[in-house]
Amino acid sequence: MTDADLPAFRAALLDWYAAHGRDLPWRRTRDPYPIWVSEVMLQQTTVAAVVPYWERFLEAFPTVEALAAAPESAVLRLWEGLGYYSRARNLHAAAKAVVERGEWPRSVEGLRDLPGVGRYTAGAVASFAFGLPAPIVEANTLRLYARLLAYRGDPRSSAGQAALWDFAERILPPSPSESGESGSGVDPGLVNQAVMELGGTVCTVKEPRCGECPVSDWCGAFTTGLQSEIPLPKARPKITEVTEATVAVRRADGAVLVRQRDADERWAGLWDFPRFEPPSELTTNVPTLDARQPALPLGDGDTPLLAWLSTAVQEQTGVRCEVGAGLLEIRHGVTRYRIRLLCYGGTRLGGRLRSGATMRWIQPAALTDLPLSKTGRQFATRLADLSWEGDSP
DNA sequence: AATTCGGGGAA
DNA sequence: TTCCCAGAATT
Repeated sequence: MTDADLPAFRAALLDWYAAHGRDLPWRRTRDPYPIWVSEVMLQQTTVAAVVPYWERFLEAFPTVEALAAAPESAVLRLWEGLGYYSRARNLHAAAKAVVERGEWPRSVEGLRDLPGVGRYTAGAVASFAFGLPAPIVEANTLRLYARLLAYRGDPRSSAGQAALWDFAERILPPSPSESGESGSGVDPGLVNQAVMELGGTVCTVKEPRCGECPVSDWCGAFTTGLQSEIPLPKARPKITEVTEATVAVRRADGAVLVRQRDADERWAGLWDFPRFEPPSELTTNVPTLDARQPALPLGDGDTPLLAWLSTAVQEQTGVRCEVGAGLLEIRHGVTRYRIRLLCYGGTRLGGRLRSGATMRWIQPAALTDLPLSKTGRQFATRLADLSWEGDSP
């Protein structure tokens, strides 16, 4: 596509977007705060997954000041289930920075200084909220631009990224200052929304609907029949299988022991039951859930693991306990992991909580207020349902 | 340049 | 199941 084609390209794109663009809630505002929240939530996350989170989040924290003033655990609780929790921690830190600063950075460079804001997110907020001519490249536009350019190399390589970002900048409407005239009158943010929408709904990964594409005349892949060859697919990560074990230690009053995960751990800031990755020889003989339905009776296969867990709990928390109830087995696939999580109940025998770590005895019903991981929430829900009354579990 | 991040949805 | 997702930060 030559520069001479760009006005017609933009016109066809924007006409199509006006007719077919989705009415997404964050497209109804130019306030940088809700736009920024949406962009961070949408990092590596589908629109369908984000919408309900975005609505709840904005209801809880309507302004950047409200977010900055909130406890981090409240932010993480609202993020629970979205994954990639460093996004929530960075969002919170960035809100504090904006409030401290007194105003939003109004440039790509300024926005990029905020934690959790990279090249894409900075360009998105700059163009959507402030109408700046800032380019964007993300999953949808990577695919669209690679096809428009008929880019045969790896679009994720540095050479590929350079080509795509260059194209992303080239298609933006000239600003008044650049053209030295009155400008095109076209909003760069609208062009960016339109290319993402086109990439997301027409220029799809599989079976792109080129017949419905408003810019197929300018598409190098379409005109050469290479739609299904471009872009090169992302390399698939190898799957790692892990077996973990976790213990809900119960005190006499029914409270269970939880700890807040440290800043240098995965799930930093979230709460969790004492959780371990035991030596594999202790878990390989533990019967599977299917092998001992309907209940989870303990057998000889569990015994060495239970003893190991008892020691591990004491080392981690200071609490002495007897581990003695099979409560739940969770199979959880996430990112590149396939996890088998063995969940046991234990009874406190004595000992004091180790100082230095953040730990708490809490009634199972009250766990609803703490941010937990996906599997932690499943276990917590089971504990609350069990009522788990009576003597030693 | 490669890896981590430990979630969900659609097909 | 598999593949992908409005990426960023770290190593």
